[in-house]
Amino acid sequence: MTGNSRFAVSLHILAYLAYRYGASVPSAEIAASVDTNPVVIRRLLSALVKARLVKAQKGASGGFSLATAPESVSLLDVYRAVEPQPDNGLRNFSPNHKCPVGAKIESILQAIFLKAQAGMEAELADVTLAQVHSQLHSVCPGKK
Amino acid sequence: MTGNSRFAVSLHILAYLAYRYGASVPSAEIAASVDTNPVVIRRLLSALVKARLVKAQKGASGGFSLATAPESVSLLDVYRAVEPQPDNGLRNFSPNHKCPVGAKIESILQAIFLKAQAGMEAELADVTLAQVHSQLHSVCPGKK
DNA sequence: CTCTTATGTAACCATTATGGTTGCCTTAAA
DNA sequence: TTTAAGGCAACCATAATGGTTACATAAGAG
Repeated sequence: MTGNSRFAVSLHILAYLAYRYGASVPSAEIAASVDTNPVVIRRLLSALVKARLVKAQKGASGGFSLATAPESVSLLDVYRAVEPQPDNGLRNFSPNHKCPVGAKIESILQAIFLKAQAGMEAELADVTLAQVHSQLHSVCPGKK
Repeated sequence: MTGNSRFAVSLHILAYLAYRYGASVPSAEIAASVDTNPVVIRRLLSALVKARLVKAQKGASGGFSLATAPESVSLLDVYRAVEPQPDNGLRNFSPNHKCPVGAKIESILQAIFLKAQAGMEAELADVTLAQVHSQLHSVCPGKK
């Protein structure tokens, strides 16, 4: 992962939309739950709408709602929607190609990071938004 | 992963030390291969020495060398040595605990990130420094 | 119709992380 | 005792991130 909070906040957003399933939820309401600015929420929702995970309704009494059932959304879908392609620390990595090691290390590292990334993404693919939603209930019994 | 280049550069360093196995390699030589400042290299080597992956020799004709055989060093060892504990985007994540979702989402996300992290680390644990070193040769045939 | 509420997006700012650099102290071989 | 190395602190420039304001647009409420 990347050190930013895009993925974490996006999951919070989607968990909230699952919690209010069926309703049209304005960004301000989500922002209150996340405790941040509505524009931050809308920025992420913009990516989620483009990924067809969320529907946006403009105008009065508008807001956001899940585009599909929580069961059909994996966390990997969310990750891919909001997280920029992971440059695994080799953005500013330009070794000396005149050195035998420097010449070849970059492609080797790329392959390694690809495998590591795949291992992580496999775990995310294994969890659905519905599972997150149900944990929300089980951990907090008595709440609607 | 984290977006910084600590892990990538550290692997380059260790691959270089494997390439020059047995020799005492000064940080300036490694820096030439990575194409950066020797202090940057020494900063990372400081962590690698603390993790007992590398030995440092001070004074004239000193330098750095691998502390153990490349076969016994996994990339996970390196990752743990140089990468700070991954706060998976929840460092500045303080949701509104008065909201049923905000109150519980944090611990749920922590569990998810832990699993995802474990999936990635399992892949890193599967690769040794010796394998990286051998790829260095195979990819670049004819080089010593 | 027109008001009000909402999204969409651009622009800007403060904070922080990162890596590069200099400088100086210490260590140990030559 | 001179010289070549690491150890480490301090500082700076750059970039990313998230928060904020502002404003244009869209669409339901009345």
